[in-house]
Amino acid sequence: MSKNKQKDILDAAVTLFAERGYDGTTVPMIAEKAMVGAGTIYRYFANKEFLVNELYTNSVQQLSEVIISDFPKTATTHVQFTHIYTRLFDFARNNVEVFVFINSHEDGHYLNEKSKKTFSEFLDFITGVIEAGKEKHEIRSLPSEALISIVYSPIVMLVNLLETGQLTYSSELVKELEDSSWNAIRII
Amino acid sequence: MSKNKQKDILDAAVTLFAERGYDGTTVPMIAEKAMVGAGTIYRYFANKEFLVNELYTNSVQQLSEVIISDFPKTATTHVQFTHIYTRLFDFARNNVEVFVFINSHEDGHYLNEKSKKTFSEFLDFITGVIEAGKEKHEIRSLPSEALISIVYSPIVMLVNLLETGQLTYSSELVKELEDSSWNAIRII
Amino acid sequence: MSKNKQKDILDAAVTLFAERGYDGTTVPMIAEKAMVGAGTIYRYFANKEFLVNELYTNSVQQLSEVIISDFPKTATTHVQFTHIYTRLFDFARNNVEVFVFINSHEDGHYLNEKSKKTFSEFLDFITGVIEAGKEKHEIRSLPSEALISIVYSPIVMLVNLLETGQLTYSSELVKELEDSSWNAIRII
Amino acid sequence: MSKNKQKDILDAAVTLFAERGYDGTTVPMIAEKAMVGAGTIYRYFANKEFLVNELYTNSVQQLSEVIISDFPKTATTHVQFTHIYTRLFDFARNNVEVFVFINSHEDGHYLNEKSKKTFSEFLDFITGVIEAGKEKHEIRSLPSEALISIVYSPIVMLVNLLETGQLTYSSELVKELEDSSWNAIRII
DNA sequence: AATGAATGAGAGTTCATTCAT
DNA sequence: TATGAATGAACTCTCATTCAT
Repeated sequence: MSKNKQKDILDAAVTLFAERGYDGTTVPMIAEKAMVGAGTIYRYFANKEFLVNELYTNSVQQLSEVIISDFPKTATTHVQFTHIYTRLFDFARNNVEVFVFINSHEDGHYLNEKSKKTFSEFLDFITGVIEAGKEKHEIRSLPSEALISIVYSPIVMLVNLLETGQLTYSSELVKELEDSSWNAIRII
Repeated sequence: MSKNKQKDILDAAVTLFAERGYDGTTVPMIAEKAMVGAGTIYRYFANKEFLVNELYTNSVQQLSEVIISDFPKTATTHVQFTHIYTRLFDFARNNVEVFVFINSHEDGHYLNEKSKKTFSEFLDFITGVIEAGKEKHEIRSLPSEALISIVYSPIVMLVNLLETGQLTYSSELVKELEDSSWNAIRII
Repeated sequence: MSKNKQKDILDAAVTLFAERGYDGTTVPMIAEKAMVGAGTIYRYFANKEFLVNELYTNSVQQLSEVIISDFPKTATTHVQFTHIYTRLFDFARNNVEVFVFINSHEDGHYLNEKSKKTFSEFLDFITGVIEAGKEKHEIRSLPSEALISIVYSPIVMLVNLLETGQLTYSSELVKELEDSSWNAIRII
Repeated sequence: MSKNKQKDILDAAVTLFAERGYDGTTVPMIAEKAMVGAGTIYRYFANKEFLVNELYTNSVQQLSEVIISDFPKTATTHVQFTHIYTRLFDFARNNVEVFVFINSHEDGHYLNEKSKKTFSEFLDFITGVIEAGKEKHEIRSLPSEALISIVYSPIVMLVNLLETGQLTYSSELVKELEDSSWNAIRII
């Protein structure tokens, strides 16, 4: 029996939301997986929507911290890129459910303003790095949103492939992938 | 009053499924958007699950045909890549909902074998092109699944950005994006 | 293609009502069995309830006529009993569906006053015969309703057994059964 | 507010099924009569079909026990007949709804194998008694199914008459009816 | 006159949420 | 604090009935 039921609930919820989506997950399912009574969930979260938003905000913040901590502000864009790509990939691999959850719920009809804002703040940070790189002519002059798409969205799909065994992890693979993505956005 | 209710229903359904997902879309929602009675849906589709599978198979086949028709079998991989990228992007832009629907429902718990098979056949075609390219040393020797992820998934996100106005379409933009994606997978 | 659709509908309806009951039978089922469009049924009957009542009244009247025609008014009660028993049994055997329908729908929540009255008029005739028999001391002095139950209800069950093959018809069997029923109500 | 909702539901259901049949009874009707929410029914029974089968098996078992307990195995057939007739009649009078329910749902399309088996096991017991009586030449040599029909089915109808007040109960009446039924099957 | 596509009220059932314990 | 039985609104789906053809 866990000491921290709130955490048990959140853990159960990410897993289920990642697997079946918000609307495909029922509160009793979460309760069962978390090994708590269904009513207990309502001691910690006002309702299912608050739960998903809490989870979303938490998850994005976790990811955000991982990327932003120790960020090499003064390094070259390529070094910065390596930092972001590596940490993103590591985070995704070590927190598959959280990462899948974030990306599959990005524009759910149930997300509130705070959730959306948390995510866009994270994006703003990345955008900042990219804009700087473009100014220094180290990155192609495509719109930042496009550059983010080019680098970020493959990771979501790649982690899924690793998770389902369609792809096998190795640090060489990640190096190759990073290089591939860097080629996509750098000026050749 | 439309003549073809089946089409009205399918059209309403893709839109809603693309926006809110299968589980987040109710049959009455579809009925309302299609401007038919809820019961009418069941004259055309045995149930909600048959509807989503019919829609999925149709959608993937549409996409598949666009890509496969006039495919330059004997050309260089780069020419083939341009063919696929351009058609994919055009299809996605002109059928945003269909494209988003396909990509957001890829591994739904409600998809039947036929649906999954239709999609994997489409993937097999793409994989074939890539394998050939790798053999000819025109493409990096990353696993095909990885290469597909690198090219395909940004398109999903980019089309979303175009749709929401966060990005503005121009043929130059697409040319740039194509070039960027080609750089990601070609041997440099 | 039959000339008399009304009859086709009624015939299809008795069969289905006898098999599955009024509430277990849908209007489209009747239409299909009668080989008419569902809408056609509403040209002949205002609605499902009118249909069942029409059918019920008809059926009881058919049965009634068979029993009452050539009734030996002046004969002994035993002769009268034989008349009724034989005709009842023959009718039931030759019109299993009609007979089963009558007996399984006797107190349906959908029957109207006319239907109930038609049936009770038929019962009144039988009751008259019995009362006369009791006055002549040829029949036990049990309440008429009880005497009717004793003779009538086994026939319903017996015809079912014949129909499902759990019992095999022979004229000797019916003679035996008649004798058995007569023993039940006569004074011994 | 009752303590045993499962019982409330079963009680409400027998009454309604006896009155209106399975197909004519809706789940909301049962819920209202049982004074529970409609959803509550599904905490106790997987669905309407499980409910009717549970009820049917229970009901037949109740009846079965009443007949079989203290059965005079070694007595004459007449004594055995009296045992069965009296207990059957008492059970039917004291559990009119249960008895009517059993007899009106005997061959419903919704009954499962277990339900059918429970009923046929009960019938087997009765058949055994009758066969023994025939061998001892205390009962007419009609098929057992026919003999059961002759005795059993009038009871169903008679209890209905008592219930609707068309017949008034007295122990003398039951004695007379028993005698009448015995005359129907004994050798005269 | 005959049809069957279309409808929506209402059926069976699920599930987010409440509340007595 | 924690529970899960209980609820009813809302879901999926059926079917009596209508109506354009």
